[in-house]
This record gives sequence, structure tokens and C-alpha cells, in this order.
Amino acid sequence: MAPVFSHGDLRLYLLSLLDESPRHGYDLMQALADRTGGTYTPSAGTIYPRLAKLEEEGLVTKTVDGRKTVYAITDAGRAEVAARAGELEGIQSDLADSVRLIAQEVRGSVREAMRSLRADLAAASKADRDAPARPHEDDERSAAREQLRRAEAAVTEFRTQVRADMRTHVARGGQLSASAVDAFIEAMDAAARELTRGLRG
DNA sequence: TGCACGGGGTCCTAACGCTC
DNA sequence: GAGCGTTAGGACCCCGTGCA
Repeated sequence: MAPVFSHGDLRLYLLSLLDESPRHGYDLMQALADRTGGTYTPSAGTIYPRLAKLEEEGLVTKTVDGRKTVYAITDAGRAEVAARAGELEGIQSDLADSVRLIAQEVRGSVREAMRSLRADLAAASKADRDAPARPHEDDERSAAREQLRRAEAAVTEFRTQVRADMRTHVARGGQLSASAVDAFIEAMDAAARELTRGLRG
């Protein structure tokens, strides 16, 4: 998967997060994951060296609060965020695009999986027709119907959960654009519809 | 009730590979 | 060389559980 941030973008985005409120490193990782809908979770080895560099440049300060190291933006850092506001807007827009792209990838993967599943089901069905009648056949069909019912219920629950999660994310002030969220929901809905269709044959 | 222990969560560093 | 990213691992704290 392509890098979410291009050169220097992560640095600016971290500054913008700290501009909202002072945070500790782990909090920044979670904030980034949250704002990308969980599609991008930077590792510790990505965040801390960047924060150290920002501190070195005098754009942030750190305060050791017990076990935590809380980072806060300085006036110089705020000035940088203000000076590059346009650039920041572009980064946020790119982030939204990344989420949309990932949603498309998920949709593609589901479609691929369904193709394979249909082939498997067709093969199983043919093998079943070719095989001589066995005792307990009704039980097996009944079990298969029950399995299908459960799969459909799982799909419905998944769709509801994704929709709720994304709405909650926006309500909490997440910085994905509404259109990106809608695109993601639409992609997940389509994937779920496809899965249901596939299971029904 | 109190203690020991294990598991999970949080926070951080170090080393390294890859891309621009 | 700078910056993004992963993996590995250590230290600390909290909480649940089992046992005497």
C-alpha cells in the first residue's frame, strides 16, 4: 500500500494535532488512527523521532508528566501551522482520498473473494448432486440454511456497525470530509450487498 | 484478607529498510 | 541525507485470579 503521508506531511500534520491540544505520543498515534478511520496507524518508531525532531527545531515542547511525555506546540510551531494552512488543507484532503481508495480496495477484495466463493459453492453443489443420496441429507440442508441465515445476519450487523462507527467519527470532530465518509459507507454497503447476493447464489 | 503472579495496556527506544 | 515506516523489545502500571 502506498505511503499515506508524503515527505514532510506527517511533520505538519503532527503540528496541527498539537495545535488543537497538547498530547502524548501514544495519544497522537491513536488520533491519527482515529482520523483515518483506522486505516493508518503510525508506529511508535515513526511518531517519536518526528516529535524529537520538532522539539529540536523549537516547534514543540515536551513536559514529562509521570510516565507520560506530553508534547505541546510552541508559538513558532503555531506560526508554521498558520503559514502552511493551505498545505495542511491539501494533506487533509489527501487523507480523505486515501480512505476512499482503501474503501475501493476493500470492495475489490470482497468481489474477488465472492468470485472464489461462488466457484467453491458451484463445485460443492455439483459434487453434492453427483453423490448418491445419504442418510441425514435433510439435516445437512437444514444446517446449510441456518448457516446462510447467520451469514446474512452478520452482514447486516457489520453494515450497521460500520455506518454507526463512521457517523460517530464525524460527530466527534474527525477531519475526514463528509463526502469521504459517504464514499466509504457506500463502498462497504456495496460490499455487503454483494456478499449477501453471493451467499444467496 | 493479603500476597504472588500473569496478562494486557501504555509509553518509549533502537535498529534497520525503503523512497525521494 | 532526510523522512516515512516496520519490527523488536523493554519498562512500568493496573487489574483480575488463584491460593494460603
